Amino acid sequence: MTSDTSTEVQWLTAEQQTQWRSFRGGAARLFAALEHELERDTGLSTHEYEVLVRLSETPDRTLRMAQLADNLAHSRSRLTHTIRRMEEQGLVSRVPCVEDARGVNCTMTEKGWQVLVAAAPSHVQSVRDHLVDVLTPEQFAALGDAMETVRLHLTGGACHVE
Amino acid sequence: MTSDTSTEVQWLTAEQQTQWRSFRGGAARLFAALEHELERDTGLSTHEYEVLVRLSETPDRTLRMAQLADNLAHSRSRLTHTIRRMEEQGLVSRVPCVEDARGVNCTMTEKGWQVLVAAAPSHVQSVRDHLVDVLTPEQFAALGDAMETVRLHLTGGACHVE
DNA sequence: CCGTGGTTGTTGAACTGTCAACCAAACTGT
DNA sequence: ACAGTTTGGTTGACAGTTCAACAACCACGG
Repeated sequence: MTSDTSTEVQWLTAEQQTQWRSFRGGAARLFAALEHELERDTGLSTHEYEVLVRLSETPDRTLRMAQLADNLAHSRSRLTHTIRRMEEQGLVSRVPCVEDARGVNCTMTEKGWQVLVAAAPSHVQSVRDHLVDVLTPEQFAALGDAMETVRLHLTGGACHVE
Repeated sequence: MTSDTSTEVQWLTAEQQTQWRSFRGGAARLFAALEHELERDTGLSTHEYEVLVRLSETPDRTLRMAQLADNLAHSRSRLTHTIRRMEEQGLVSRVPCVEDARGVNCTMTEKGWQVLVAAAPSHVQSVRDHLVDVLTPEQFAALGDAMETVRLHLTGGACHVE
């Protein structure tokens, strides 16, 4: 779309549009490449990988479903489906929560841990190859800062990432 | 594979990890928000919107399926499905290509044009609200530059247009 | 010509994510 | 104590994506 001075819409400048497209296109291709390489090398999707990462960072490798969903910015139902599939693969297990009988605790199994440990080096290398090592440290830091600002703004600053 | 001084994995520093997570999390939430708002306000998915944008930028509002797929970084089959659905909605039409009997030209209909014109202001505003106006011009420019570098690296510098 | 190989685009099955409906348990106020 | 509301999580139907197989066509070298 080209800018149109006859409307009240505040269009993007040509420069902003180029930058926006670079961002969208670059991010889409980057995430697609990472997804593809992780799947190829380890059989995990990035979503499954992220689930394992989050669980691995808690003392008892356990999280409530809702916390996991919030952390990953996934819908509850999406997480339910994902966890069910991962449970079938033996990567995680679900146990009812004692303190809150509505709740469900999701725990990483030993197999899940081993799968994560085996997958991590390859994935980290992918992130390096396609993102971190392609940019200067300053560029990469700017990327992180900017997107953190975006995230805080989107979540009303109320999101704690743990 | 990069040449490494040892067989050990080169992990990300704590700082890099934070930045990477901010980037991934922020981008995921941003794209999800834009998708949701576009769908809510116009009934279009971002993929359909992008198809219409690309078509609108050619002189005759027409592109070959393969060019469209490359432009959007979508698989051929994905594009075929998307275009079939859009054709059912009357947004685009497909006609066999004269120069190359294998090919198919995808053209925007008048309805498609009107839908795009009606959708664009709302979408641009969303992009402003959640991204452009949240950052300084320098931050936003840095984002675009960095992701353009990433994109060029991923596509071997062989990707044109945009 | 013919055959081989590469390109273009489509198809259908399997998989993944979305959405709305739903149940059960926990809180809330009277 | 108890109806009404909120929260945690699941389910099933539906929509969109992926993947492999396929058909049709071009291009090029015998």
